[in-house]
Amino acid sequence: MDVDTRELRYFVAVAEELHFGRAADRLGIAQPPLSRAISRLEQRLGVALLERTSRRVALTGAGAALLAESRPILGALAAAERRTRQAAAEQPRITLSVKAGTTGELLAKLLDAYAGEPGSVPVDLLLGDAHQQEARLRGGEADVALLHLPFDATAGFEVEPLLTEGQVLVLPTSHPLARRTRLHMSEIDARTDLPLARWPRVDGTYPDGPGVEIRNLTQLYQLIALGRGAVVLPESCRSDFTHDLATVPVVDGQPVTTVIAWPSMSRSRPVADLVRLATGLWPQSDQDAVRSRGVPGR
Amino acid sequence: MDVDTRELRYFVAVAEELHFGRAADRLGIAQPPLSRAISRLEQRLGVALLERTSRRVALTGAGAALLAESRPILGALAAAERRTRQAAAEQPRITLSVKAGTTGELLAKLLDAYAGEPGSVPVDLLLGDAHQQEARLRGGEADVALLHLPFDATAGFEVEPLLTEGQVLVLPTSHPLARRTRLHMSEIDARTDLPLARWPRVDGTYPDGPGVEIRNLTQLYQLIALGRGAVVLPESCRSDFTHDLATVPVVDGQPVTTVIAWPSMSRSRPVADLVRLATGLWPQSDQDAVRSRGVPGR
DNA sequence: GGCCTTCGATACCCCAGGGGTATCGTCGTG
DNA sequence: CACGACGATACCCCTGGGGTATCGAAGGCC
Repeated sequence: MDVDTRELRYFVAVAEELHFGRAADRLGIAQPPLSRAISRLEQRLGVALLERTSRRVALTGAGAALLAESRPILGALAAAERRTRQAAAEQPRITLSVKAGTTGELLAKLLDAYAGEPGSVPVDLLLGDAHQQEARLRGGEADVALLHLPFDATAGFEVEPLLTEGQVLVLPTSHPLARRTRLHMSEIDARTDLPLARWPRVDGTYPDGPGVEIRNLTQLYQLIALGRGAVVLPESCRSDFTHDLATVPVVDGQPVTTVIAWPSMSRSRPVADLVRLATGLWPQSDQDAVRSRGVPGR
Repeated sequence: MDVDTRELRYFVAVAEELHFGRAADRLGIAQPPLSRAISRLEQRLGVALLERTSRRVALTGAGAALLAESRPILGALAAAERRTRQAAAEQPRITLSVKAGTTGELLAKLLDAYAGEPGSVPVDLLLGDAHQQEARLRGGEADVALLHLPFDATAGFEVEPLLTEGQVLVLPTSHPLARRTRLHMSEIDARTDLPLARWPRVDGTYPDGPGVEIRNLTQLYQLIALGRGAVVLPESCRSDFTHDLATVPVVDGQPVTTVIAWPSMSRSRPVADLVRLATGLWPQSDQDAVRSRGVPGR
């Protein structure tokens, strides 16, 4: 009657690989037990999850639904383990996940202020690319994260806005547009000599387009300095580089809101303290782009 | 290395009962296997979850953390099963959970409008008391729910506001205050002959106070008609009764927002349609009390 | 203080079921 | 048509989850 986690993990492996052999390999078991486990899961649910021929494995509608449900559950399980161990630790700590591009200014202000608070605990920083953030928060590797709306997914998290800012175009100082005081997106799109850099999607692939494929910011800045492209970033990135690169505000760029996010069911005192502090650090007027409800630890 | 669901269920049972015998009983197994299972879970996590003597069982900090994490996980698992089965059903349906007190007017408007939509599916209604709502949405018994902010917990759900309204005092027509056109909370509190009815808390117990303990609205209305107390409710409740009871707006009553809520990771088309429709049914001006991000199915 | 009751832990047994190897059946493919 | 790739089946082994009987410690009671 009840599905156990092993079965879920097995199913996810097969659903992702769409190949029993590779999935079994990834799971470190042989193929036959995996086939059996999936069959039993299907039988228990009374539902076909996969359509298999000897040449092709495909998800059914129900399989797709279960896959979507399973991933957050497995993440939550891993998170539960981590948080339980953490709760038993003599010295509590919290882990803050930030994207490599997050401005050091905001971060430094936050961490300094928090360190000065009574009852504050050590904060571990976890740097990573944009798409790791969500998984880390869900998987309990991080207790809090700084995310950027509207780009990062926040479904299932509580969110409190910190700072809303416009975007700027980053380009070589030598480029003609570098002398402008403001720009429209249409002007950027019109310049074929300024292909906008392409960020990786969740699955690691890149959208089509003329721009450079990038993964980290220093590499990106180098490429821009070489005149190979440009990028549109939140204006606070200006403090991150000093030479070679110019920034021009994009007047119709979508505003970017930096938010602090944490798992909905977090009951950690330190996290609640950090969130409360963070929301007080920036003027309220910046915070009307998004509204959220509740603070953890109540 | 990995915790399985059986162990979690066992742990939750013991943590809730704080008694191995009763927990084993509830789980339908004998006590020794349960003791062993918990020991092994503790050993696997490397953490003490329970402090036991032969007279007393108590949660450790880590145990409390795991309990808090476990319940939503088990709920999510049950939900995953239900939704997977549902996804395989030939005829999709959705289940809308509403509190017994939710005004029929709003509900009727929503259901009628949705039924008229192209691509709409049958909607099952699930009525229940206030505290069942959250559990049902989490446990997959319901796909969508109508909740009232700020009273209902929405952590972990996506939420879209529908309607914000003031509150009114409901009292017998014969009462002196019934002739007033508006009231302040302080005036109500000052009247010792109008004890406000007490609602049950999540655990089923009642807060202390002079008012009647209530569980359902018809019972409440009867008691008010008998002059045994009063209650403050959203103004839309006025349409629910026609005689014997008077309503007076409470000018400083906290505004109540009816929201439509759904699980964050819902990818169901019908749910997305219903939400989209619902948010369009009431004027936008009513919706600035809360803001939310995203609609399912994107 | 000694006895009894209560309740979690231990000891020991059984077998369901999870995992492994060998092999089959089926479907593309050259 | 023969071969290769791949999921399903058959069969075996043994881990580990569940049961019964019993122990040991902690209060309560006379």
